[in-house]
Amino acid sequence: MNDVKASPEEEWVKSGEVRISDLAAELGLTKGTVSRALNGYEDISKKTRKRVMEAATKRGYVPTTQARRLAMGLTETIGLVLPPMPSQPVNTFVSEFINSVSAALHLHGYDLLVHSANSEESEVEPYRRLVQSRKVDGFIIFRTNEKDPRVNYLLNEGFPFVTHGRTARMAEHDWFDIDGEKAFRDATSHLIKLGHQRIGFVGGGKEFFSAQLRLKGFRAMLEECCLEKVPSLEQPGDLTGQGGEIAAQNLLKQTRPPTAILCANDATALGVMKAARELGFNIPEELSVIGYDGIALGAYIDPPLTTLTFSIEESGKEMVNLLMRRLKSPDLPVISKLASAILKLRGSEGPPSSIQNKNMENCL
Amino acid sequence: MNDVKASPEEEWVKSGEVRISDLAAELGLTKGTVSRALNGYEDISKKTRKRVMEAATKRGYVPTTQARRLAMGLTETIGLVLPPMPSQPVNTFVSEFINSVSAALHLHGYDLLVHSANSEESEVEPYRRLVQSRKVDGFIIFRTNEKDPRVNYLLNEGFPFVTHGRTARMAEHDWFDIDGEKAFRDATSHLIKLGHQRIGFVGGGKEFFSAQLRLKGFRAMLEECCLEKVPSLEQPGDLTGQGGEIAAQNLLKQTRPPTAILCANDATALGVMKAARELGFNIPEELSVIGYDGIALGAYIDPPLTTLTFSIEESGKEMVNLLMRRLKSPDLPVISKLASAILKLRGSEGPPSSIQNKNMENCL
DNA sequence: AACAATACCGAAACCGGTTTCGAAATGATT
DNA sequence: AATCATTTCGAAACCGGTTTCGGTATTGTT
Repeated sequence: MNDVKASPEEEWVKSGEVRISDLAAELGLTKGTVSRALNGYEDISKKTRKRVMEAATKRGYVPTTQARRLAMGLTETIGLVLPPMPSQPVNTFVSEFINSVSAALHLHGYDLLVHSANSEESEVEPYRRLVQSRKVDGFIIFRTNEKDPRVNYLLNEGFPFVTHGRTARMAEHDWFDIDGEKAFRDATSHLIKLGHQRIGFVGGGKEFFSAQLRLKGFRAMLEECCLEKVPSLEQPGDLTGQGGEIAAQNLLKQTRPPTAILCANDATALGVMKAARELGFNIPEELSVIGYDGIALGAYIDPPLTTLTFSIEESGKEMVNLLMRRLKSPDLPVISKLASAILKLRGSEGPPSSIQNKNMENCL
Repeated sequence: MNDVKASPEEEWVKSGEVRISDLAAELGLTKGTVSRALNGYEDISKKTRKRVMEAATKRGYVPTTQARRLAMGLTETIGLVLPPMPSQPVNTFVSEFINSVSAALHLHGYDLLVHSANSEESEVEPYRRLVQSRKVDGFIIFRTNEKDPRVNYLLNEGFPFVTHGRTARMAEHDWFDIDGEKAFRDATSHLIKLGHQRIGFVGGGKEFFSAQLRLKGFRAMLEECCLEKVPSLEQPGDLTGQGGEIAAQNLLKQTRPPTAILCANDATALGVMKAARELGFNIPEELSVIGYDGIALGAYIDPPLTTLTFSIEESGKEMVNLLMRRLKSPDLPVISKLASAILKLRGSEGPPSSIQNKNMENCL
């Protein structure tokens, strides 16, 4: 029976040189049978299955991914397109996110295809190419805009995807997001309890839904605590350090500067702190600053940056779960998941130097 | 002739629904002919080629990547395995690097497959899997160790790859690296010219070749300037902020602490600065600090961190060039490329408070 | 006008797997 | 022992392309 053996001297074969047809020939079976044996079909006798499995491991057979995927009509690959980066990216979100997404995908047997965006072409172009050439089965999208062309395109194509962040059409697609509104309510509340009454806010670009929600949370808590909304204390930003500097100058040069500044992200906060230093404000004695993102570097500056932080690893995992569910059953209703950020106190905030809580008794 | 047309009402087809066989049937040709027409074979008449091309664009035909790659026996994909990350990464190298590598690969028609390393298994396991399942044609490796198991494995398999960083076997594989030795010679020289004579050094792990080379450059410049090598001024580190803190404490609590500290990377430098603050050292008046990596946020701390910086984009591009060359002609001799880092002065260094250059006249 | 050379395209094999279908062999039933 | 149900495997189609080979049809040569 076993005389159809390979050359006796068990020579070392380089990885991936054994094809399924080789195995079949060696065992005196057809490749269809070998395939079914390896994939656990029920119509294979225990005896032959064992023979096949043993031969496979002995010869180091691993199926060629391309062929298997072609035959099965799927790519087992998820695409992630990096948004055009600022020339000097400030946070490590992207790499951590890629890491966690990749790890989570691997558990499902999926690969991660990372594509960079060419800033000269349309934002959706990379997506279009990947869809048309059938290189991926779905997408992971992050840093969504309120009106997001990528989302529009994929919804129109009926192509599976999950977003990190909400969009105007969030009722039509699966999404994961951090509850930035609640996060900024918490941070604002924290500052108010410390005694702050004039709190500044440096936002992100209007196009980022998340930045809008953070502003919303800030305003909501002000109102809840009966603090008047002062338009000049709300400055636009662009999620960069430079934007933070400019916004901080606008805030701190006012006749009645704020005693605390809430920033849409940590990069902005660093810019704010820099400007504050240059204008002679001591942090946190004369000015409290709070950021958002929880970047590790924040712990090493002076004073350490208080910030809103969340688990990037969890984000990646959850998004992959949503996407896998969608791929398995495309017709299930859309679902979403909202995770919360927590306020990590590190020292860049404190009570204002001169506490004048006139109206505090009116509120909680 | 053209009566073999599709349904007249030019209905909108979803992307990627047209197969080459559809095109062939529509045109009254065989798929082999269509394929050759589209791929510029010479044995197709201008007339039919034109017909085919037009039909292809009109119907939005894009070849299915999987099928094409299977037929051609290549994956057109490069693998990049993320090394296990520190829980809190501080620099953005990885994302910038991925971005630039991905962009460069795209110019060659290649995709980037990003895989995460599972810390529970061997370091080479991901590589082995990707090789065996034939998911990639080559690898981009970064953060090399002197004795690197990944390099050993791939060299043994004869599988194409390029490293970012040198290894003990650098004569056997293509590599790209930053000249860390020269960089640290420059930085050391800069400090000496400022008047420093007791310069501390916080290194990286012994396993990182690059960290060793940085130390080498530091020592070389000391010797060149006739400054004695003081073992207690060379502290080991681990390329993290925490490591920097510990090392700085060891340095600054000495009876004759250094007036400047050179750090193997910026994360370390941040830890050093933090520890220095806590021990009451003013930077840069009482202590100069220089890092390596050029992280963007270094510009926003107080004082801004002077650092050695290099172009990550160039790194990615060059590595892709090396790898593409290797894939095209596997038997070409090994080549390498060394780029240089430049010292970016931002303010965390300056002349020592009490300049006692006794021996300076002996040297340049 | 006969023949060789060339241009052009069809037929079919191939890449390396998966999956359906049917036939042969085996076992169970009466 | 004949019949039927089951188990087990082979044969072949298929996924969607690429590439080799050979056969017409056309052109060029004498």
